[in-house]
Amino acid sequence: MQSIRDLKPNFGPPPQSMAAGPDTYMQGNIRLTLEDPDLWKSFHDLGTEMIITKPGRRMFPHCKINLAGLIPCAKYILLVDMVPVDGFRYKWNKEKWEVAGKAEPQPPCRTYLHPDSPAPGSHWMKQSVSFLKLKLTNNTLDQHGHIILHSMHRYHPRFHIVQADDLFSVRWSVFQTFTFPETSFTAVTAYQNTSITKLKIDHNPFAKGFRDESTNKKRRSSKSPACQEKRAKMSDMSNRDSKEDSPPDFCRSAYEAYDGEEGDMPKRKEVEGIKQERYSPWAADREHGVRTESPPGADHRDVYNTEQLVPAPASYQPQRVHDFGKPPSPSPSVGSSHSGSGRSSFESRAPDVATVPDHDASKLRTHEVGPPPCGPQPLPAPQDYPGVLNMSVAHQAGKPGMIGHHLYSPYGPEQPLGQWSTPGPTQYPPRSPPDRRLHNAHCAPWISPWQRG
DNA sequence: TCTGCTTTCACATTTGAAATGA
DNA sequence: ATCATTTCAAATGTGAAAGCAG
Repeated sequence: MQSIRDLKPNFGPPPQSMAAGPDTYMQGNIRLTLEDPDLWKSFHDLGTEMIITKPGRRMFPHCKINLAGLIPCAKYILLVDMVPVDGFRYKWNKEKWEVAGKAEPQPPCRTYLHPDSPAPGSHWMKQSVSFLKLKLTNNTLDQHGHIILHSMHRYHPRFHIVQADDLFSVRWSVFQTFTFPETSFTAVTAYQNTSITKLKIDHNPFAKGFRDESTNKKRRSSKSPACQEKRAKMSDMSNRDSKEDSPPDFCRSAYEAYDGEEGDMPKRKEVEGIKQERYSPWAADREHGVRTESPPGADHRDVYNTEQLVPAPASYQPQRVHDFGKPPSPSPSVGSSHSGSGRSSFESRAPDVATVPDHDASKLRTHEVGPPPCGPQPLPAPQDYPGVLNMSVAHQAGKPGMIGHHLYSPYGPEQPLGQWSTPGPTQYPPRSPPDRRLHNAHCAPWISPWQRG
């Protein structure tokens, strides 16, 4: 956390609208914990898969975090984006993931803006913050502001916290970025690992209809013999899964590595080492000759050097929590938080966190963030969706002393972070007429730092 | 053309919010 | 104004079929 003291706003003095305060000191005290860590771990152990569809699909488990250490009266913006774990495309082969080649070109990267943003620190800290409405899509022409991913590629969410009165101020602000290793996942259009399917059905209330054995039998009996055969095969597979408890190698090794360092809070370097291992679950495959031009992992960590590996839950990583200067967060037990005990267990703690914000005058200023420079990638269709914004982040590579994700003028030369998106019109009523500048929002698909030649 | 992998679509079921009525 | 009930859109995994590449 020491490095965080180096945080400083960039690009000259912040606007007066920005809350004054000991930014650098307080930002260093920000703590972020993942809710339902046990549930996430359950998925991660098997190799989390997230369905992506053209209309957009919610994540399950969805991202839900607790924040602490914010200045109660200062305003913050919360963002989530998805970054590739590596430069590979994968395939599911005989119950495990294998590298299937080089990753496809990065789709236009979008950043999901929490609908409550900006809100005071007290607001973010009073209850858990849910990103329930975040949707993933494989439609590169998506105009709803969903996060665009490639199927059969691996990603992990990043949480960004920016102290800023409004999105206009963000360009002078400093990002703090948090990642949770256990939230990494493979984007798929159909589930590959039947164990993951079972886990989703067991814990997602919307899939309750698939839990009841009798109902399932009824459904199955109506299918063709070939279908039944397939079902039997799948059942067999899932039995084997549960029997052998043999998740793909990457998961097991990942968590072995994670568990294996009990006792010491790892220093920064060690953390990065762990990350690398966790994000290189198929190291064996790579060693066997799979190579790509895109340097995976390490590079983007160099670039986003404020990215913090958030400690694992106390249940299996107590020493890290300790390092954050507070007792283990009272993370709900798996049973109480996701055991399917009803609706309350899902959203009761933050039922309204992800609801539509009041798009008052100040929030409409978000559009003033303006378009960043155009990137070299093929352009998606025009992003007329008013909730999608482009923003940019200074490229920190080669500036070892610089800590933080500094936003820069949208017309500057650096790389954009991505497009901001808030829940789209399918979820919420349309906003008031969008700022004209937004029509340029399609202009700058985000280029991964490790993608640039 | 064949095969296998991936994606898309319609479907049944459940959830949850809005609308309606007492 | 409050509460209970109804209605309906959204969310979910399933399985068949289509699309696509080798």
